[in-house]
Amino acid sequence: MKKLNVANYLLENKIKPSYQRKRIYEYLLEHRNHPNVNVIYDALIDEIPSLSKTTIYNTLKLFVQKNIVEEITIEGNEIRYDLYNPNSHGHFRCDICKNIYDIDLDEEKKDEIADLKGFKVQKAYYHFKGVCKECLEKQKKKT
Amino acid sequence: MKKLNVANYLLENKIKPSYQRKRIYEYLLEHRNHPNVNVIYDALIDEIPSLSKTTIYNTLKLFVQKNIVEEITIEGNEIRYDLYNPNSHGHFRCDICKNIYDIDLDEEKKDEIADLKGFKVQKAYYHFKGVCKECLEKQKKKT
DNA sequence: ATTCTTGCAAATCATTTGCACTTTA
DNA sequence: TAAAGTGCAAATGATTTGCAAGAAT
Repeated sequence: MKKLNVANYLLENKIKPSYQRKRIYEYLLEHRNHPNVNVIYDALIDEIPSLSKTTIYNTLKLFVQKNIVEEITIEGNEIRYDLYNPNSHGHFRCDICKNIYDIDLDEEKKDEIADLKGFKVQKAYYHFKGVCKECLEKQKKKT
Repeated sequence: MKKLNVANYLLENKIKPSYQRKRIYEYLLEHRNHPNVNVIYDALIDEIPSLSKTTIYNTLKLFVQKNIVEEITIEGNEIRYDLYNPNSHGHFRCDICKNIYDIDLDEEKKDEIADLKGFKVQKAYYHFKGVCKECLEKQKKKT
């Protein structure tokens, strides 16, 4: 049932649903943890031993072009990925555990926050860094 | 006069003002264009032929540690730098000319935009991408 | 003389590219 | 069987690391 849905969804977006593409999309669907290419690779390599990182790069680039996935560049050295999410939201990166969390944004304030006179804005990103709840609690316990 | 100021400023921040460090800091002071390491290297290599990129990396890392410079990770593949600026502001990256512009933010809305319950936020970044005024006008002319 | 700074060369890491093999319609 | 998809191996580009030579106190 689920596999059928993903295949259809890809087809609707003019993407041929190869096995690799389906599994990569399903990974993103089931793990909303903003993975990078290595995380996806490690997760799928046992199941698809022939899988190469090139294919993951190719696939994600295709997904981004077709607007069903978006890139998150919250860290300087790597690109992370998530399903395309039309609801505006921000990202919080924990300095300790490196996890990235989705953050709800106030729709109105978001649009009024910046004075972008003359510039044509296509995308807006709201990134926060600090320490997440879990890591804060772990720190407390140590003391 | 200016050189003396920079040297003193570095000393105040517990940084020994070597020639390279002074010139790199002065570059950032005089060019508020959010350069990456290569841009700084190209700008200084004629004047300091022995300069290496390693030194620029070392120096910028030191400046960031000492909180007089900040990193801007608006693009996935490179780190750009700017003087540390305590006034909250955002960045706009033009997809055409790749320039990065500072953007004024509404102080109040900025703080109320996100519901970060339980998370300890240390830094917030507001990034916008699109087409800048100049490039928009160039596009119009072509038509 | 000891410590700090510089910078070369090599290593690393994420990503891209060229190309040949395989799969699929 | 032509077109599309995959994946190996090499290339690229940004950044880091190890280390030796040079400068400063």
